[in-house]
Amino acid sequence: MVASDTPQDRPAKTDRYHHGNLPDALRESAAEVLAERGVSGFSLREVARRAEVSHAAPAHHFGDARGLLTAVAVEAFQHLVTETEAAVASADGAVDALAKLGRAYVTVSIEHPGHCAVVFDADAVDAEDPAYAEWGTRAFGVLVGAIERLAREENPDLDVELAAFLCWSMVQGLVDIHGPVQKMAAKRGTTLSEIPDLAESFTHLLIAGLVGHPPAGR
Amino acid sequence: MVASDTPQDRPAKTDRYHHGNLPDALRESAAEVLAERGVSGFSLREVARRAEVSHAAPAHHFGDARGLLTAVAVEAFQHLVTETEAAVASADGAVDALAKLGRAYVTVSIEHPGHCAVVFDADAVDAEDPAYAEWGTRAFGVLVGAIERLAREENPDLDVELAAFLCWSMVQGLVDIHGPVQKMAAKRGTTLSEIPDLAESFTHLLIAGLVGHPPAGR
DNA sequence: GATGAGTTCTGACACTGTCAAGATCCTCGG
DNA sequence: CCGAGGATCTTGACAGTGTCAGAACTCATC
Repeated sequence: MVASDTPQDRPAKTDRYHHGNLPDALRESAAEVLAERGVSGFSLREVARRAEVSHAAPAHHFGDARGLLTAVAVEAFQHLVTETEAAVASADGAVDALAKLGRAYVTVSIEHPGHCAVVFDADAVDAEDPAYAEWGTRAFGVLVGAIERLAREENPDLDVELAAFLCWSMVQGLVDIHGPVQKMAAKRGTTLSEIPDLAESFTHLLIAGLVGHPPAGR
Repeated sequence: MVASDTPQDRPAKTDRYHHGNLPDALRESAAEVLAERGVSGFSLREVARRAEVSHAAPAHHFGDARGLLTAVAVEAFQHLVTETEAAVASADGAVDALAKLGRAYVTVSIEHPGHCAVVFDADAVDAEDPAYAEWGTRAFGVLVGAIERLAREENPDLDVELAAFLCWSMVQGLVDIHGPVQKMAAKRGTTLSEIPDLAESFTHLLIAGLVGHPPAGR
């Protein structure tokens, strides 16, 4: 309603037949709806309403609901790439880079809940979409790069792909389950830290294992 | 269609007004639908259809769709508790217990895709539901027990709750993202192992970090 | 200025979740 | 035996949804 762009910006957006930039507006509204109502409360028509456009308009740009959600997921990957690259670049050494990367990942997830609610939702998103695959691989690449650096600096025997997958699982799992688990921990009488701090703790704990020592016990 | 219970079992289930055990039948059908169509393709009416019952029947037992999905999630936790407890009991030492636990967790997730698709889906399930909290905490408890054992045997300084949370994040993240990540790895020219094997590899890598050594390099 | 491609709208359809009201069945006290 | 009451299930209705076909509008280009 009191939408993102002020009516003055573009001359009377509402009485122009052409929207100007519908795809972007739809992606934005979609992320908004997802953040407020979750994927199960998502509605194409609600998105169209917020973009002040008819209910069938989105179809022309995104095909169907799946298409729009996939576009949102792609945007999420893009944010992820931007932020994690910046985190890695600002880091001091491989270990610090991974810690900062983990923190950046969960921070993006928290700050863009609408986008990230949908990234790995297999049945809401079309994983075959080229842009999805492209940007997903790119995001994965940033992580792989950071792990390669760790391997170079600390442990050349490290299985890089495996370690990268492990890291990603860890942080994604963290943002997925932290809500319920916080409650379970509370029920058991303990409280846990903030998510970004947890991500960093997790990373450091994990790195000790990744860096390894003479393939010790077992 | 060729449903679970043969028509002979109970005398002509279909022409009896009372179903006999509708709640169970609904939970079962719901898990079926979830496994086939995912949470976004889930439909209360489809569930009712498979249980050969009118579209409003589920409401009487579960309130609304959220209620039924929550019941399915509770069942998932129950499976999880059963299987992980068995895994831990059959293990030889704390390290082996954790490895088996991780493997059991992902195995349950794979073998009950309908149930587990919904366990941590915050906006499809009512996390305040007492049974959900109860059984979730119980499942968490099994994991905490295994970590406590590790702490006792290997590293008394371990932060147990934190480590348990980390483990759970890791395996849950693994089952969540393995589909897309497999594709990304393939796009990069590598292939990854089967999920249960991955879970065990992950666990062993992690344990090295948990067990720790003099907080080594940096 | 007409043509045609690119956008957006209107209207319709089948499907969904939820609610209210009614029908059916079982139990249990008389 | 039976009939009242509660549990269970059905029917019917409502607003909301995604998708599709076809029409309406806009704009650039010839």
